[in-house]
Amino acid sequence: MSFKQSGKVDIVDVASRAGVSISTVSRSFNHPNLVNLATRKKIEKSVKALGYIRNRAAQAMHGRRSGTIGLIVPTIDHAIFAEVIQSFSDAVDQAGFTLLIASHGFDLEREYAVLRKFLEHRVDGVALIGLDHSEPTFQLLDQQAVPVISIWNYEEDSRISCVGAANNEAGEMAARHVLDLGHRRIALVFPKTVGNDRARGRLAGALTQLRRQQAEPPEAWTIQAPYNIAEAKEACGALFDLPERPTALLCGNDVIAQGAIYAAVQRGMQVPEDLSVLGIGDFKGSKEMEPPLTTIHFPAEEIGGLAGREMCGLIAQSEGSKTMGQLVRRKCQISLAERATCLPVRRARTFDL
Amino acid sequence: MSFKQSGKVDIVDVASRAGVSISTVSRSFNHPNLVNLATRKKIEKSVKALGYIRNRAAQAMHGRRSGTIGLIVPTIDHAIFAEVIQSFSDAVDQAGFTLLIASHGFDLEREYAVLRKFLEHRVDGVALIGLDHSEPTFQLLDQQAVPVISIWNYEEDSRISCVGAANNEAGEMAARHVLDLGHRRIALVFPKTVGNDRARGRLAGALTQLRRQQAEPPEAWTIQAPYNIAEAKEACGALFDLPERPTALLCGNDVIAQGAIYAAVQRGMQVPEDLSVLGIGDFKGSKEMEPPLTTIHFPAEEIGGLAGREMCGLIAQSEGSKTMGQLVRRKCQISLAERATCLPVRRARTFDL
DNA sequence: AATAGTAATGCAAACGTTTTCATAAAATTT
DNA sequence: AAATTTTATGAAAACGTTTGCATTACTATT
Repeated sequence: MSFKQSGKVDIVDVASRAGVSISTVSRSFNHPNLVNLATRKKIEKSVKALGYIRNRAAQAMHGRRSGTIGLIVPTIDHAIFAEVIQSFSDAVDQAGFTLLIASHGFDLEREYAVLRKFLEHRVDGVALIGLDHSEPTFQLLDQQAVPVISIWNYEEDSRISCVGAANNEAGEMAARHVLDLGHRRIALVFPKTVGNDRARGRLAGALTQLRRQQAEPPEAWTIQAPYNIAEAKEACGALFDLPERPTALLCGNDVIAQGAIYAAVQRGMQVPEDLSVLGIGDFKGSKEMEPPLTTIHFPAEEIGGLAGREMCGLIAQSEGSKTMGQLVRRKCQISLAERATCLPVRRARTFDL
Repeated sequence: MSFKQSGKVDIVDVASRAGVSISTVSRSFNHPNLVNLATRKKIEKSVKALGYIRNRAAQAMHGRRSGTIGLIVPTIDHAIFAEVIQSFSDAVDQAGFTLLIASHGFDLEREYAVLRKFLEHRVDGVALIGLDHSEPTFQLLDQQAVPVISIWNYEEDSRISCVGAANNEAGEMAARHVLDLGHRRIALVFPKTVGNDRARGRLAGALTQLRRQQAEPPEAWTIQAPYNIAEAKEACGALFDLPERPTALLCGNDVIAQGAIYAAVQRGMQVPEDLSVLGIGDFKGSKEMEPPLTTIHFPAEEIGGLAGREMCGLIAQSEGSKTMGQLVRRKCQISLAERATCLPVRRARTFDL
């Protein structure tokens, strides 16, 4: 019956088949109430028959929004980012936006390049992970006056809008917990902090709290481990082989904590009896570990969802006034997830010191 | 110095500032060799000063490709999809494409809706996960004649191009391995198979192999578990509490295997001494588990990367001829990752039977 | 020196929409 | 029945590009 001409159906075809002008067709999509019901039906039928699909690129040319939001992440393949991406995606999806995603592999220059590409596509807004970005990136954002939001970290004096948690508080909270349990011999295993504001904040927070209570660990007990179970296991193993063992271990994230526990088990240590281990992040699976990991819970889903909604808000707002609105900053609460890898320090050990 | 008029810089502004026509500006981007070096420099300077960014929406209107590829996944927040998405993203990125991503939460109607949305954006190609899709989805794809590829599953008679592994082979391979180790008392724990072609294929393959060797498990030993460590742990726990215990457990995926091991440990069983456990998938972290999980390795990264490259190829090919090219089908090899959760069956047990 | 190329540029049409304005027809008010 | 308002539609300009064709100014060939 219908033409089935491959793909190239446009509004003109629809109009002529329906016997109306293209204005009427366009209107029936954008302001249906302005067109007669009967006409609308005719048009609809024509659309169906022809398999017409609107061309957003053409719409976007009319100052209309492109209906897309760009999300730039360091990597997609990472439990925590995947969760945040998912909830962000759901939130903007619900508002009718389409998500453009790109990853830069922790390379700030690639981040800039991706941002440019997104801007070429005239995204209505941009979301970035974290607050560490290159100067050109900030300038480009500024110059193009595109609504932008940073996800994951909260900072009260952030240069751009942000939705996230305060990493230093996470570090403090972690330290306070083991201190409260009576531990004094506390070791720290964190990822490299250069170019990683998350790790940096957490470590700083932990250290601050530890110092405050005169429990700063000796240098040998402050070690680095990458984001990787196997390597973390190895690094922690080396720590445990030192003549003096800590009674508690503060880990920069749950992956490291997992590695630490494996290393401990390997050496016949009992967790938490011989060693308390505390993670940060509460990754998927941490709750199901054996023993379930005590950690600082980051509400990834809440952060992603909230960020998505704030992003849409920012866009709606920029709609009206051409001037950039106020920055928005939202702090999401972290919390201690007390599970099974921390125990009060044993008396004997304490007196050992 | 420069105008800094927020955002609205177009090719006309660039041209007038550089003192040339817009054609020349456009050409200097698209066919730089056709424009004089000096002119090009002038234009470049003007672009910089004005902060001009090309508008792809406008380009796309000229029959030019939009430069975007749409990827539709059930969910992003899932170890295995995240990995595949990442490598697919990297591959198409390298070819200069921008990725549109959306998830449908395993709802085939939403998948259709997302596909429509992507088509409105005039994506140059579409990638889907798996081969189970609704009829309207297939028809739309067909009618719009957009290059399409399915990721993850391989089937020799697939309706659309596909790059992936054969799930039934994975099931067969898993079954063969425990059979080779001498096990006869084998239990199966798989996810629900309705609307999940992956699980269906795996289970079918395993069952086929088991039957072939007269080792089909009794009904009580064929149980269902969702994709979730905690619930899998519970389901397997119930299995272990049965009067008769199997000597080997075939799990539909690594997450279930993980849960199974926890359930076993909880009951004082030793893995692999008392129970061999085999996963499927080789998720990130499976290698680092304690004990490291024996599983069927799916080359997620290879699949994603290959799919990305094939996608680009399909697009390039559709460029020339308006007729749909041949389907491409690529099978990626799975392999047995022998680690520490399987052991040959103990003599005593075998004679027990 | 005339001719034919070649290189560099501009003009204007085209792409597929939305929207402003104008107009015609119908419904409502006087 | 005339005047006014409302409803429904169409014509055409606009959006920001690319590109075919035309034009001009050189450069190389006879």
